[in-house]
Amino acid sequence: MHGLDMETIVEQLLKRALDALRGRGVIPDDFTPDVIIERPKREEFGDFGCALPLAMARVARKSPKDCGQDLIETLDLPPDLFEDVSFAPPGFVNFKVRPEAWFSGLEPLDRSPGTFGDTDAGQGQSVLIEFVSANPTGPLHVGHARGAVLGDALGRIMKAAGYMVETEYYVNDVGNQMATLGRSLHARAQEAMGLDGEFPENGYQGEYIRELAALFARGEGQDFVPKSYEDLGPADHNPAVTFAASRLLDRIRNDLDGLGVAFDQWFSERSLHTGGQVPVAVDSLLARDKAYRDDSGAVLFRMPDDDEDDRVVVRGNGISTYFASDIAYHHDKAERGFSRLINIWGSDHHGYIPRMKAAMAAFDHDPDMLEILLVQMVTLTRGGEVIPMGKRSGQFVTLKEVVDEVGPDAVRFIFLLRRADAQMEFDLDLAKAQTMENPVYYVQYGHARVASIVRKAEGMGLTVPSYTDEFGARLTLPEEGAMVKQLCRFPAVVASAANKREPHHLAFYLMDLVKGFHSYYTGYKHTQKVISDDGPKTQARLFLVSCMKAVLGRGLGLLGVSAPEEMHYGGDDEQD
RNA sequence: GCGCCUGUAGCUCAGGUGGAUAGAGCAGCGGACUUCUAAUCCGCAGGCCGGAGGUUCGAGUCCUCCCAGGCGCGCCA
Repeated sequence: MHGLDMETIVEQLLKRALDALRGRGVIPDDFTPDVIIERPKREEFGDFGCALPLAMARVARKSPKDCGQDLIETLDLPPDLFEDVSFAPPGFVNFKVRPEAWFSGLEPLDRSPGTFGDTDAGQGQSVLIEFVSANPTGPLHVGHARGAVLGDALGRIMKAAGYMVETEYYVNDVGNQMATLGRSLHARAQEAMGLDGEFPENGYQGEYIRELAALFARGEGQDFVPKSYEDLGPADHNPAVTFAASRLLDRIRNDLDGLGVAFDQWFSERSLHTGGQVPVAVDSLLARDKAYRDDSGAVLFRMPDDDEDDRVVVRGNGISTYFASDIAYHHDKAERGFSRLINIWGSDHHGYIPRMKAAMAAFDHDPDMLEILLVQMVTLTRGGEVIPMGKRSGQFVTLKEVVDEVGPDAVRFIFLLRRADAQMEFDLDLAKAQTMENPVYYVQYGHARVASIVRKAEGMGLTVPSYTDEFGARLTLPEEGAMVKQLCRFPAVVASAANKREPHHLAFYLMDLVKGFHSYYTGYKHTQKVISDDGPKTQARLFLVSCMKAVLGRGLGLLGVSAPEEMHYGGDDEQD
């Protein structure tokens, strides 16, 4: 293991060269440019490039070419690492790494394939990722799926990148909508029993309420249903509310499970009330003048920014708002000792960010420790026609429905193949119809293909060998060299996806990586097969493709997508 | 009206802290299977990166102003 990744090595070489040039007075002492290493798009430019000569030219009052030569002559190159270091106009220094040097990067992969890709990029920071957190008033829909997939994948990726990650679902199990939920259920239950239930004006219209209501009426709700809703007691002890919320939460849990999403914690908003943390937080704000009471008796949170209105924390009627709970909740999170709090919100909540950050500051937490990732809306269409969604309207396609029809792997990959902060259209018919052309199968198929090769080799009595330096020299095809390089990038890709909180980079990397393999496989299937009469070559190639399998498997795992050992295309257009 | 996000090939989207000739998938066209799985591969075609200015050696990327779409701006959550 070379300890440092190639890119860092190149960067340090250049920095040392700059130091030396400063020492010799070639460039001024105060010239300390950022050394940005890039990976050139064109292969002829090598593996790494740097535009330093362009920046130097001005201060050194020399041509970029001369600066480039100065730089190259000054570089203290380690032996056996680079094949070529040269200047290229208009002002680049390019580095080409020797294939054998790249190959040695696969040694750690061989040693522990299950952890290859792990880094300490996160430096052990403890992070709480809160996501989904949908109210238990109905089943999850497709929009929730996007946030769920993003949060789950991000958690997996950040763990690999050396963060201590916990995931949490915040359950809004108090408030107006719980009361509305109870009323809706109660009314439907009365209808189910042939009584004349009065359905609330803003009640939840979905069919699922009727189903739950029927269950309730037949079972534990029997005795309650005939009574008037008011006689069932306050919302937080109301059997209709409790029944509906707990059943819906179970359903949410199940649906998420079907998508491969699990949480470390389910945090109840109600527990903040029963535990007294909400009033304590409000009092604390009042005591420190971060909030004040107005004429009506309402408590308002002072927004530090004059452009923002102060926000109601406790209403005039004495009932606290959702914001009050959120303040207490986030204070609680911070007190639990996390160094970073990541929230994944639907973009329709973005207006909430300033007050949440202000709330953090009001409790003397660094507002920057709270990171809000916004997930843009998913417009669901069916056959090109937009499906209007809304819990109140009762018309929506559920997460479960999509998962059942398209499959969890494909659903996850479709979401993860896009940046979270861009709106997207999800056409159900298209997703279903294109199931077999879905990019996820492209990646999975690569994994299955390697598995198939390994199976065949084992059937012939061969075993996949361990790493040896010698393999590098035997892998002479350009495609093989390219695969080695791509495989070596994996840890850096994981780290970058984690640090930027952008899992889609990993999904794109896997697409790219497996493309190299498919191309190699198909291109040489008649001429240069992995398993051939050439024993030494076979060994090296078996090693290479099993590295490919390991990285594909690990990468898919970090996205929460399965990596099958075998895939068979039913292919024929047999309709039902 | 104010704020946030988005605008890149016919469609869906990538394009690390500005870099060399802007990429991929799908759709289209033309090719490749007596095989370690054709759910694959190879080739062709496809672009004023929404528009206009600006910053500089250099802009899809940064700044300003427009245009278009989405979402917000409750004592709702």
